[in-house]
Amino acid sequence: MSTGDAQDANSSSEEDFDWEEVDVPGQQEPELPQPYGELEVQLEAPKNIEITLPSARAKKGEGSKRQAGTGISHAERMTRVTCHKIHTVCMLANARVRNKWLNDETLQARLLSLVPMSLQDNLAIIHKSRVPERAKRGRMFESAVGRIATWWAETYFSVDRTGHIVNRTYEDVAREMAEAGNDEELYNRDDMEMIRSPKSLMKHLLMRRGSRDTSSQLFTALCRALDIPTRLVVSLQSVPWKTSSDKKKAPKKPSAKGKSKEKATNIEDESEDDEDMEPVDIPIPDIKGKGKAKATDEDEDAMKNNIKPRKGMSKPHVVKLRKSKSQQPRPPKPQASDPTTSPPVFWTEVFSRADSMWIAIDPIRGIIGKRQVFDPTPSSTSGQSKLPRRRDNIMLYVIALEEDGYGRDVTARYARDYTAKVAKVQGARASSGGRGRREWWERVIQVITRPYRLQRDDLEDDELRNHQLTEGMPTTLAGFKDHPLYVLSRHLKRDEVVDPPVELGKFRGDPVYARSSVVSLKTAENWMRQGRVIREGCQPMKMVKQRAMTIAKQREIEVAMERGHNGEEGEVLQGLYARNQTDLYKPPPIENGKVPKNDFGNIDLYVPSMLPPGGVHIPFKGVAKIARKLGFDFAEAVTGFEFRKRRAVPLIEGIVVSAENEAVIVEAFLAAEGDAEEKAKAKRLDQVHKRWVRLVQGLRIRQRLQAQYVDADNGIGGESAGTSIQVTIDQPQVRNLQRLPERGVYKGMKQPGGFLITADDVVEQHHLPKSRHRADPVQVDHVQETNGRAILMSESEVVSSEEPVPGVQLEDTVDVMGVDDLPNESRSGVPITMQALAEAAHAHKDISHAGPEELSSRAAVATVASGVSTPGSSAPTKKVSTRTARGKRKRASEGSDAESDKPKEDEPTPRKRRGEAAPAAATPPSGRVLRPRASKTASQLKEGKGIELAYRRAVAE
DNA sequence: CTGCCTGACTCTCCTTTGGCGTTT
DNA sequence: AAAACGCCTTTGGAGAGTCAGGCA
Repeated sequence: MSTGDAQDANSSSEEDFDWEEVDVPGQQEPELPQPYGELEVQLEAPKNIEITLPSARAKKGEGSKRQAGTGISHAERMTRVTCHKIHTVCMLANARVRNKWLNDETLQARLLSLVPMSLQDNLAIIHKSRVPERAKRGRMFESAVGRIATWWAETYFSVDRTGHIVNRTYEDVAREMAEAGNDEELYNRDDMEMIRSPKSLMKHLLMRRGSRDTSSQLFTALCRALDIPTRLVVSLQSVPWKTSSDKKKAPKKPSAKGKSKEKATNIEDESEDDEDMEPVDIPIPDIKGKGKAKATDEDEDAMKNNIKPRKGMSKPHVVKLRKSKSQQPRPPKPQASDPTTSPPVFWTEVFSRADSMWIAIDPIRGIIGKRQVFDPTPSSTSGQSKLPRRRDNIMLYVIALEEDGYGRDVTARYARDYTAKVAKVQGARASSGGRGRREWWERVIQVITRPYRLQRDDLEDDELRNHQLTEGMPTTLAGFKDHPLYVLSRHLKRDEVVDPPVELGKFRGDPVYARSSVVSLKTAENWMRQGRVIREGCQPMKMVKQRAMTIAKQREIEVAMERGHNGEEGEVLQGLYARNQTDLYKPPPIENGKVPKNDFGNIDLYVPSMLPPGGVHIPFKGVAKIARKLGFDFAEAVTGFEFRKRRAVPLIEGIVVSAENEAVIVEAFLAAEGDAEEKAKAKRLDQVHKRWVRLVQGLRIRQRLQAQYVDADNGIGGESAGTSIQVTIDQPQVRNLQRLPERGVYKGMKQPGGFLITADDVVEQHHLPKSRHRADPVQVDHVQETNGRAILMSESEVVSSEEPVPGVQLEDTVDVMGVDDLPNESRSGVPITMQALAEAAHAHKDISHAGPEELSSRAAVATVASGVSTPGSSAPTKKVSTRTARGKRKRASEGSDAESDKPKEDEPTPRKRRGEAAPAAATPPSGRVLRPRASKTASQLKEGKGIELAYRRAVAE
């Protein structure tokens, strides 16, 4: 069962494993990944498999890249902890399922029918009316239950030596999983007792035999049948995350190796004495496409000669699973504990109503009321067996499950040295230590905790707490570490001191103090950060070496050190003070509206109590500006620090001002904020509008270009083809656009030359020629080189820009951004200047108003233009453009003149021109600047520049 | 076997007042 | 021209925790 759970655990965290490559000499077989990094599997011959368990040392050597020194890597450790957690939860779930089965009515009825009446009568007579004394009732109850337990343990149920849950080391589980060819093999093991339902339990009940776990579970059900509040208690035997102590012994020593291999066989029973085992053939059933294994004598020789078969050593046909009996006496081998005499994993607690307490019962050994007998940790006093014992029962988590399915952690009741040891292993301190194991365990417990509390829960909590308090002083050094009650001076932290130093005892000569008298200290500066100052005349309780955390501080210390060298000492010390040596800091009051400031010109406000009397804290960003404008005295409030690059940066949160100025400042601030908001909103709208203008212009230009190229190419008028672009804007957007000029935000647009002020301009229909070419993706790359591409880019940029405009849709009939419609020239790589394109576009504009006769002549011009490759030459086209609107044309020519005056390279940077791009045709450069988007890369910027250049030229014409 | 110590690694806590280019 | 803004970027060392291995 535990194995199965472990597998779940591993498969769920498989990605954490480092997969190791495995040498497969002379084999074509696929490699078998070893998820545990523990095993090397060598396939010597198709039918044989050799398993070598690498020693810890060998592994360390080979895996130097993983980590030098430490045995396992961090990743592996995490994996192990995860496995442990998952396994623990699985074991708990298993126990809960069993607990639920114990409530089976039929099962309980059968149990009840088996209990001798005399035993039942003993219980029945305990009642207030008959036995008024509470204490006596308690004694009677205990003895009655005790008799039942004895009857159960000695007379009724006989316990098998196998089938119960045992703790396995991580390595063992890993090994078993690696060896089991499939799940079937893993789950259907002879040494595991399968309980699939309450019926299985009933079967064992009638057979009067089963594993010790079954015995305890049935006894628990029996108590419930007798109407006693009963808990099923389970000590979860989850796989430990630490490397087992076995492993230490594994390396090199033949005996240890033999032992490991024994385990590897997985054939003998856990608890069976296997002294007489002989080397065996293991027919391995096809491990994921692997061959079968057979043992031969060669390997045995290798073993005898103390040679460890290793990777690369050619030893075909070898499976040596264990060392045969050697000449030398083997060291005592860990013995599995006898399940009938050792502490169980499952047991029972019954609630004594008279005493209001839970009584522990071990139904296997027939022990009642002794909580100490369940901890399997060998105590130093008990010298039972000289033989090393296999650690097959580890007490770490003990859960008591009640009839209603809820459970409680009762580890403290049963574990010896709970506070000194177990609690630490469970998860060490909450803060650091156990890597969050404590938090994890608390979460797990939370899940099974009853959502409401009973009185007996409170009583039990008290009891458990008392157990911890009366546990006594730890007996080991480690036990004192982080102990809740005791502390040794060697474990005190840098900033801790014992005050008053009252010795509670001695531990190996060291004085032991009470944890409660440990006080933590702080430097004077740190107390200041808490809003406290050292009381006059107080001496530091401890001097420690000063630590430099910032460069400034480091310099300070260096200077002090130098001075110290000249003087006497080379170390800079600083004093630490206790809280009771400090007073609350009283800041100087505000007088005449004047706020006291520190050396940095601001005010320390780490805690609210540091606010000077007569002052208020206005914690708004930007309020300082307002206060300055209004002429009030104020100080910026430093509420903390931020650390970057070894430098402390103060966190400033608003200002502190005299209370009488608060209202004025806040009012002004809110007003200013409202203003700013308005402005920002207007700006946004402005930008949105500009983007639209840009889009539509782009589309127009594109349309013209298309018409132009189609004309040039085929001599067919663009109008004749039927596709069109239609941009529709729904009402709110139209309203916005219409409102803009009224607000005065868009005044410039009203001037001559500006166009597209209203929605009507935007929704104008454009008819584009139907495309006749299908661009293939490779050809598109050519386009990149041309300015035509640049235009497309600018369009797409407009469309995909960050402000989605609600209600706007491109109703499409053509692929607006597609390259399909690109004319042939651009695709065939003939350089076409933007100027030429623009001219063509203008020509087309006219065409749209002109008759069809004109088309061919325009097309001819365009053809000429398309041959012009230098950016500057625009002369021939001017003649062609015959615009109806005089103003527009005038503006346009002005713009182009202005531009032709100076070389293009000297133009302002694109982003500076971007803002005026839309009305560029109409207005002179305004000097307004928009910043580039932060995320743009250099190449993007360059591209953008090109686009802008092209765009400007196009529009200027 | 247990516990202590050591070494190697990892993790957490503590620290506590700029500089510079751009924009307004 | 000066003031204000905003971006830059996430330190590093001490101490404690964890673990394996060696030793008594």
